Amino acid sequence: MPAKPALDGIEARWSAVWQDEGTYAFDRTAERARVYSIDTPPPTVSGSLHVGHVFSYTHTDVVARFQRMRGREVFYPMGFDDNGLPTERRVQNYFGVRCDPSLPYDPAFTAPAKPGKDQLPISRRNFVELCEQLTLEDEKGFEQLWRLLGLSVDWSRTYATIDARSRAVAQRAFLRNLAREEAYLAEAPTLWDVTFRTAVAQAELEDRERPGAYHTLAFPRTAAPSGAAVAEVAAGSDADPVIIETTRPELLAACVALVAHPDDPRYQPLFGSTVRTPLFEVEVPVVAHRLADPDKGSGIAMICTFGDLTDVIWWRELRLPTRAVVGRDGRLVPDAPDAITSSTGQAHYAELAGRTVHSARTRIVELLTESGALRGEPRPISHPVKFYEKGDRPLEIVTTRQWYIRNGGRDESLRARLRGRGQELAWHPEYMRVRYENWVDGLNGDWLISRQRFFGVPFPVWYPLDEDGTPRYDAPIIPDEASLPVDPSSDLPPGYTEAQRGVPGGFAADPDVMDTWATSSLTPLIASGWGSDPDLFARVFPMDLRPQAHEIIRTWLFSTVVRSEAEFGVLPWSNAAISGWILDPDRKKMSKSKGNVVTPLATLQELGSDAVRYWAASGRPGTDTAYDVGQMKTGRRLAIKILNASRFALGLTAEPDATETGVAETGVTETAPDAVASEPARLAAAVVEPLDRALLAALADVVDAATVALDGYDYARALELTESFFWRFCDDYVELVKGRAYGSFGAEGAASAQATLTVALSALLRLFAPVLPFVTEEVWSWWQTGSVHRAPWPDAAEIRKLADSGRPDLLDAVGTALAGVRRAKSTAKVSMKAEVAEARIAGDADVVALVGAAAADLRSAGGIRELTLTPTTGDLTVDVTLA
RNA sequence: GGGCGCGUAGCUCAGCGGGAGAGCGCUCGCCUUACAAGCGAGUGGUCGCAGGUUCGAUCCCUGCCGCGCCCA
Repeated sequence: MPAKPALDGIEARWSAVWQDEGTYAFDRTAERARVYSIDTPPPTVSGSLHVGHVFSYTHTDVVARFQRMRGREVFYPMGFDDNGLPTERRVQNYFGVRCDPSLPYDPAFTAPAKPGKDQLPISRRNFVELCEQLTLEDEKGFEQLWRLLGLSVDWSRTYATIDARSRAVAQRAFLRNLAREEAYLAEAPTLWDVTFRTAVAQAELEDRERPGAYHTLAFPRTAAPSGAAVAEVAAGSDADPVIIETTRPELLAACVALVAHPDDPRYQPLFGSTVRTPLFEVEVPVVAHRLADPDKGSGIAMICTFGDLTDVIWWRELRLPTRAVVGRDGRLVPDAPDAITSSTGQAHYAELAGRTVHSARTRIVELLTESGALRGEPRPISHPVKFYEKGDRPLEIVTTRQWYIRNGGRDESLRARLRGRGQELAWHPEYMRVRYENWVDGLNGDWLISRQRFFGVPFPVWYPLDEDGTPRYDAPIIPDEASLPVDPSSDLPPGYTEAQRGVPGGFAADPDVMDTWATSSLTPLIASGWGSDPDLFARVFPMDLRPQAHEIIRTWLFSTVVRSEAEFGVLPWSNAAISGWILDPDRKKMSKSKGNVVTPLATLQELGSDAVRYWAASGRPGTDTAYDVGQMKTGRRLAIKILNASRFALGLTAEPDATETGVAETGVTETAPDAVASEPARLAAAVVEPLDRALLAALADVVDAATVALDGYDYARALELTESFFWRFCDDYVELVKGRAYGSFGAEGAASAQATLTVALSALLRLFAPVLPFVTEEVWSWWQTGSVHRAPWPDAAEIRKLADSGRPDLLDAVGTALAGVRRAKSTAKVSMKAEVAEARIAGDADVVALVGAAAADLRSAGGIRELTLTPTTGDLTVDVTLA
């Protein structure tokens, strides 16, 4: 035990020891029931970690450490999510390159030292190599930070979502989905980001409020509905045009119909008739559909292929033709839709072809104004527009061929099953379940998993080419599972030669990669060795815990449930612990785009990891929490207090009071890791004082309550209980027994105090260990063998046995009495050491009796010469006469 | 528009049917043999607003206001 204990350097010292001793190594021989397995979120490797990571990963680590101490063998791997668009973007910016898949691989390529003015085009394989190079560096930095923070991860079990194992798992799972027809290829209208030129999934959408304008357009009529003279009644004469309002006039050339609600009396007469589009002179029908909103605009809308998702529904359900005008680059396609046959119409379209959507809108408004079809001025509005969450241009809808996985979006029975899994899962906090249910209920299609990008897991699929060189998408060629992972752009399909690649009669590789979530949805399988280590898999899957943030319930959590349901028909884990966000001191969400991100390294170094962990563990599960340096400083103070209090409790035996040498022999000097369990008889004999028994009785209650809290994933509650007891222990109990512990009242009293201090310290260190792993390990090492993190969780029943008949409220009563004495001294502005001539304590008889049971300690702590106890009625009162 | 969460001391937050609490801050003290990066004491709130249920409501119910998030 150091003479002047300090926190400096304990992170480096103990993380090295834990690594050398394999303190957190997973024992893979542990039987299934004893294992506690965690599906750690792989952080996105595209930059640096911020305090939000530190916050939520600490929560998981607290749970892991608690479970380990409870005797579970904890499977706690770490992954890195380096797969996907964020890495691509980072590599582009970091090296100043861009991927051009048409270029050949250059084995001699080295990245420029710093990015040039223009992005350097490189081959896909070179690009992927740079991605791997950069993420490897990032991952090293992440691991160092995690170790500094003290995560009890088994660092021999890491994975990256782009590594060979993950690629093999992602491809194997996909092939099995394909074999069971849970995965399928379809050509369909697809949400499309024109900047990244890739399809995106429903889960990646977000609505953003954007300015727009309603344009009022007049569609001339062409013919009355068959046998319906009623047209004149509500809709005016046949000569009157139909007036619609649209925010996307540039899609007029893609108009395939007008639509109104079937019950709308204004337009009922028009159903079945046709109108002619302005400028393009295409005859389109007026149709009825329940999704048309009578209150929106004029109550009748144009259906275009495709302006939004409602257009897609109308197009599908009403079996309308396709007249696509927006291309993958976000510009209007060169050729007018076939339906535009008039020379006027074609001339008008030529004015728009090749323009961006934005520019086409400007031009068409001019044309519509000239033609007189635009009525009045456009009316500015603000409305929600769909964006890719990582994009900054509105999404378009483009018809493309994509891979989908069934997720219940088009299948009620699957949807109901997945909803049931959400019921089955234990959510912490409970109310997060509704986010899952909202999402499942709102699904409107299957899960689109293909992306037209470069750095991802390729689809393990080739297509035969017919004699014209056209791919046969209906007859994909798949590899044997044993050959995974494959890269179809360089590996060969079974039975083909490289010479047949891309030639008629040969084959072509599927060019796409899987969405990041298609791989991330398999993290429980990747981490647990599915397909490669059946023994490990059987011991850890399904897992016990999925910790994650709430904003990715719809993506990561849901998609993981989907994949597990498909492959195994079970939940992938039994518990989901959802952490909140970190808000900056102004209560704004911390995010890179807001520029208010705090990086944790400097804070960890300045205040210590335990201090930062203390702040993190104070944040309630699921609750957004403000970044609060003050709270960290409180944590640091707590850690220092633990050092000093331990020094006192343990120092008694090393330096016994010179006048009471007998104490040393009866003191607790050599205590095994579980002090209580290993020598219950000796301790039970030693603990005889009512105050000591009261302390232990109160401690046992705290152990029970903290255990219940942690079992329920409420680490914050457990910490609060432990901490408040600890301060009471220091401020009241230790002060009360100090004199006796030094031997003022003889050997027996001293031994009782010392045994109690030791038992309490041992339990407190273990209660704190999950939150404050460094300082508790430091103190544990002064007097125990082995790591506190492998010590058993305190046993309330054992402590209660030592407490015997002790009453927790004795501690309260004596504490109140002591406070009264202190108040008197404080009011008189004298030292706490000042003598009290007389203290008169009165109150209910049983409370006064409790104080009386600890009278000697109270007199010693208060410097009280004469103590009188008077049973009366009412609250305890303390009347003090200073000497 | 639907749903969820949150509005408690200057700040950050616990509590959630019978006493309104903690830490920080602020004020006043104290070199006390574990700790002056400490210790002791004090200050501070019609618990968002309005109704209702109850013997009794910060806590339960309803409505409203404000903030945040999820979904459309």
